[in-house]
Amino acid sequence: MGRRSEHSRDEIRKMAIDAATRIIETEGFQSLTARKVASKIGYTVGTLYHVFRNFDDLVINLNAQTIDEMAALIQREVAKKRNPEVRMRTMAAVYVDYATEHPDRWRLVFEHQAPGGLPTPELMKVRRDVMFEMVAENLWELSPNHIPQEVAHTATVLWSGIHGICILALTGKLYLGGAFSMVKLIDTLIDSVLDEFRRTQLTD
Amino acid sequence: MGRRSEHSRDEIRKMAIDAATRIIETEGFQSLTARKVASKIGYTVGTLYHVFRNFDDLVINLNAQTIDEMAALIQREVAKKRNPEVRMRTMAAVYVDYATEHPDRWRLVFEHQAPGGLPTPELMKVRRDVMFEMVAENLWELSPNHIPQEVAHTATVLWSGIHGICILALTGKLYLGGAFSMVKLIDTLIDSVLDEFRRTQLTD
DNA sequence: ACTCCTAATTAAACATCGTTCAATTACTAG
DNA sequence: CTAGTAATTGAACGATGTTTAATTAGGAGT
Repeated sequence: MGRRSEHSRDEIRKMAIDAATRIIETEGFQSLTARKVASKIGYTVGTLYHVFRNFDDLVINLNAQTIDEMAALIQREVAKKRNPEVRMRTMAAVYVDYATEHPDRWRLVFEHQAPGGLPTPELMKVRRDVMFEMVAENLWELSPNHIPQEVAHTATVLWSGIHGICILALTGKLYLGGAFSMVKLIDTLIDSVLDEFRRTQLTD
Repeated sequence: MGRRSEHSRDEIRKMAIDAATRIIETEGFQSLTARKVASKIGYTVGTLYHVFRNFDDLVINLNAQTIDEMAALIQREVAKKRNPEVRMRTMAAVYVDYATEHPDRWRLVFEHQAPGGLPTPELMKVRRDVMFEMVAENLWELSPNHIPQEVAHTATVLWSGIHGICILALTGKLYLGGAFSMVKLIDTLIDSVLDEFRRTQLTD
């Protein structure tokens, strides 16, 4: 066959990303396959490679969409709150909820790496920094006395810690000595880091 | 050929695991292959499958060896210290060092999962819990007034947080707004969690 | 309306992957 | 010395990502 022109390049890209998303949600990201994606949108592998450079190119754009989706959810809930501390706790809560409801898609964001040590596309860098910047803004509002570097530092500690708890919990690698709820663990982390942040002022 | 009997089953297993380790350290875990492992030890794929049930079986035993190696390093350094807080900071430091020096092997421990939702072998569970228990023991010594559940809870928060910082830093997914050192980030995390731990006593 | 030219789409091929299995071989017990 | 057992191999299978030559449909020019 030749040019059907039923769908534009961008339409096919979007269809493929959506189909891939559905596959991951249904069967896990281990069984995401180029041919499977292609057949789900009524095309052949060749067409996929006509629209994406790589299979990794597909995954990267899929991950970008995942982050956008989660960031939108977070911002929608955060907009309802006034208090910066409440905002940060809301961010963490939505983050945990999203990771719990879409574990495979969420893991793929963090576990995928372009092969051959290719540089991470700007596409991804920007989206990752969004999360950290949201935390930093609220930390800033919580205590304007701190120097910017220290705010960024604390934001990194806080968000990385939340991420660590999430990933260990979702992959079943958490310590099982006591049955812990993710929410309680993250509450303790936030309490600890925020208290320390309030106590520490203008150090080095 | 038939039975050469130059090496026993267990010898071949050990040779394969060591060869796989070298491949990961050299070329990354993305390019770890059954045939490559086999040829490095002078055998064929068939022999590998005669000694391991799966390729995942090989990876699982490889991961177990990685954890053992790191745990031994940690315990060696921790044994030199007396103060429980110093001990925990030492644990974190060795953990970070190890993860930094063997990034691919360390990532494989956390990113690998047996396919088909097979239950995690006891082999792995035990080894994962070792880390949490070491932290818990020192927390306990630091403040014997806490109830065991709270000690375990805090240990989980602390160790998961350290893990989160490690994994984001090593995969290059950390916030780049400021050039942070892993050591400083983890210091802040430990300060925060330990202070909160000392302040909180016998709650719920 | 007819013809070209371009671009989309396909099917087939390739190398490599994990995995299996019959055949072959070397060792050991009797 | 023979028979049996177990280790080792090589070839095969299906599935993977990727490439490419061949087809085919659509739009532009006359």
